[in-house]
Amino acid sequence: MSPRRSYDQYCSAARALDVVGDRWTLLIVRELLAGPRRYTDLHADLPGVSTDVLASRLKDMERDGLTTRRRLPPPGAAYVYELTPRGSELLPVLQALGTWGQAELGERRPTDAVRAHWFALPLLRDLEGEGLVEVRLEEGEFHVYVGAEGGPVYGDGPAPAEPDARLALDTGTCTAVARGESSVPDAVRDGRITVTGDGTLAKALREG
Amino acid sequence: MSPRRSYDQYCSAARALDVVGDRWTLLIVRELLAGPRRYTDLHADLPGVSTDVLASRLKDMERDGLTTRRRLPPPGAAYVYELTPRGSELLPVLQALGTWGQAELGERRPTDAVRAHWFALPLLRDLEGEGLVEVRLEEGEFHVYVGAEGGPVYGDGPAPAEPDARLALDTGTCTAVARGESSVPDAVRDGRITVTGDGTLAKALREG
DNA sequence: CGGCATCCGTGACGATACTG
DNA sequence: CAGTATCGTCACGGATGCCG
Repeated sequence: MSPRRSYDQYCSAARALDVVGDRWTLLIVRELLAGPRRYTDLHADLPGVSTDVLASRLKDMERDGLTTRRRLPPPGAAYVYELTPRGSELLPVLQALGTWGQAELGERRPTDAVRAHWFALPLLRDLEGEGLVEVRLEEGEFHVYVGAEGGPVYGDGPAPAEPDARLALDTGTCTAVARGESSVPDAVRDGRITVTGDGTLAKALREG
Repeated sequence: MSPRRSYDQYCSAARALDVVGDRWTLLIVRELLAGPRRYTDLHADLPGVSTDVLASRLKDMERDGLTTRRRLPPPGAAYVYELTPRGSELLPVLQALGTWGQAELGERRPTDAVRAHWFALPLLRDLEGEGLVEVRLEEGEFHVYVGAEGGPVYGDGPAPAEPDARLALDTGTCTAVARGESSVPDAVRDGRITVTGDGTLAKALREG
């Protein structure tokens, strides 16, 4: 195991970069915020990362206390990687990067990959309260845990339980929210986001 | 000029990392948050960065709209690098990294470099209101602009104008604040931080 | 002397192939 | 499926040189 390369500066930001500053690390955290993932799934949702770099990062992250490796019970016994509480605390870092990066997003380039759950972070920024929200896009479906403390912050596919609200929106609205040109409440008011469900979260969204 | 390497993901966090994810870039931003700096000063306050990497980063950052290069008027005509407003907007990213990195800070290692103004970020996190604050440490002196919008967020040396408050604290208190073990208001209450001055900021600090 | 550009050794990275 | 092995390339770190 290679000793970690450090900036050797007594500064907490530099220390954070010692741990998460390597290429791909924070994007792996972004993926794992969706809950436990298998190696192959991570590799599929991180186009461009090579197999050895992904394996190396996962080892480093485990050594640094960001992730754990766990064997799923049979059937389908496989290893999954998941964030520790310490790893989940990186959410504000990804939020800050995401907020700043809105202005860099622009139009989608032909070479750009997209995954539905990548829209979870900008959506989460705009949602208040607490509860499970299911989101339906043309590109796919995902769900977010608004106001969650530990555990997954969002996930791919339909909500694993009855959601407190369901949102449906088209690609244009979604990218407008992702770019910060439109907020979720605004888009709900304009009818570009359809809200269903009768939880308090759904009601709050509909009533602005 | 080399074309920028990109993750090619339609995700604002990934886009942000396209711009600021390279080694040293965010630490250069941290330095420039202290105001305009010359190349040599940057090199001196970023121990470990090689000259070519620093020059390359500064070019990339100018191309990406994070910094500008300006010639100082004579005497002492030299080039200084300073953040654009867009570059200054990275402050929340550094704050988030710094907050997360508190837990990684630990004791100062013999190999760790220290600069007085690196303590500005944790201090700034704890200070509310608006005004100019001068901070005196054993390692040196710096000042912070609390609640500043544009321009420098902190700077080395004594305050360039009459400060609204002056703080004096020892190294132990300073590192305790940097590690998040103690807040500034707490340390003021305990007498570990001495507050002088009669601005509203100084009064608010003394009265807790 | 400040502000880089050049050169070079090392390590990180990316793509592909291969294995338990 | 979950990685390891191999290899070419590029980024990085350190030193030195050049030029105003």
